[in-house]
Amino acid sequence: MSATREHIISLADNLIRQKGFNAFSYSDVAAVLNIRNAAIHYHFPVKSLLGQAVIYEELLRMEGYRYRNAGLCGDLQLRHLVETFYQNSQRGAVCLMGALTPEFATFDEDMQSMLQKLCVAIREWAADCLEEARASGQMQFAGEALDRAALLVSTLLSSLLLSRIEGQDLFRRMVDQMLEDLGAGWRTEDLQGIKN
Amino acid sequence: MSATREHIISLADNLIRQKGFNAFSYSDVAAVLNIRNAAIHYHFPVKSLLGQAVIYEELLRMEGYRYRNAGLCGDLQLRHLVETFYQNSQRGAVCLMGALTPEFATFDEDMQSMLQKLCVAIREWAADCLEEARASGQMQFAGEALDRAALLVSTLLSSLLLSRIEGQDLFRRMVDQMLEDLGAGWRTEDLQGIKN
DNA sequence: TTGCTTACTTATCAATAAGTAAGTACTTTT
DNA sequence: AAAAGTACTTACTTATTGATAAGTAAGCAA
Repeated sequence: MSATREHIISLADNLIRQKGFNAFSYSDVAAVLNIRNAAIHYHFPVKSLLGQAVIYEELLRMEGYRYRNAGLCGDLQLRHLVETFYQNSQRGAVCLMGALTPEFATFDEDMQSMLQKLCVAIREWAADCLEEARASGQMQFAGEALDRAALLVSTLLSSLLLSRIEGQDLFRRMVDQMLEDLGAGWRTEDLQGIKN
Repeated sequence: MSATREHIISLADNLIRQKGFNAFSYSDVAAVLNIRNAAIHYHFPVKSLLGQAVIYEELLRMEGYRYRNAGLCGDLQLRHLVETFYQNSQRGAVCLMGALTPEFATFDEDMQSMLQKLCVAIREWAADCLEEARASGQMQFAGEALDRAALLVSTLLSSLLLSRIEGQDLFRRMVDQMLEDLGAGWRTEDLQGIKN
């Protein structure tokens, strides 16, 4: 709807990934957009609503991708997922799950359940992709796809958190190791150039 | 040294794991210990020093464990590591790395490098254990032990973060999946009762 | 006994947080 | 043309933050 509203959400998204939810303020956003503090309160009366909007936008982006690429095989969809995280890694950014889950206890109920939805949605998407990739023989792994998906998400999440601290090459080392465990026929170096 | 100082560190540790570093305040600590705000400033003039002390204590605990159990085989040491994380999981707590790394950008240099030291130390300890366990035939995995250690730490870290949100059984599902990948001869259900 | 340190308290600070009330300018609807 | 809604600004309030200054009581040391 409103362009300002979208700008606020996008900026809040960046700030959350950089500093966390509790460490960024309305003033941080207002300063960059050159509007007053209260203008943000007009669009998001309380901070929790802004947080929910940021998470919801991420959910929409993800569902939008799934809808547009429903025809692609699981293996290819997973490449896009890893590619997205890789781009984050290069920007020194973490994912929303990695940024928000540690502060979970400080959120109100509505924001908690929105975050819950995001975590479940990503995991289920990955699980569907893994299941399909295993059925088609493009990947090989033991155990339930949903548990394996948790491990995949886990690796992506923490490789972003840790590579920001221990060095940016850690992301690829970790993800490549994981891809080997999945019996994937590709590695991070095969990814450059894939578009969303 | 001072008992109060130790109490402050211990309480700050809990608060950081529950809410994150930026979301807890000197007042939170003071209220529980029934002392005044300024008493904490006496022991830790600035908040960063308290944060560093919390991380340093964790480092000391870890090094203390390694020193005391240097004789144990890698496989057994890793069981203890997983057991420690499992106990955290049951308490609904996350580990210091999981709690602090997302807020990395908001810390001053000293606290950043202290956190860095902790991350590296845990990873190197796990790598040494894995290397030894592979050499002795108790575990089987491909690739460099240091990269594999990153994956192990990653799984433990994010299983705590995610199980707090998606359900406590997720921890065991993820860790058991990972242990299978390592060719370990044990699972989380074999752990109850191991002491530090 | 004097001096110094330890471990605080009381009282207060400036800065910053989220949030609100009231007003203004522009646009759309009736 | 009047009314109503949209998108703000100005100008606050209230609460909390980390931090500091000044004082104090207890204990130890020469």
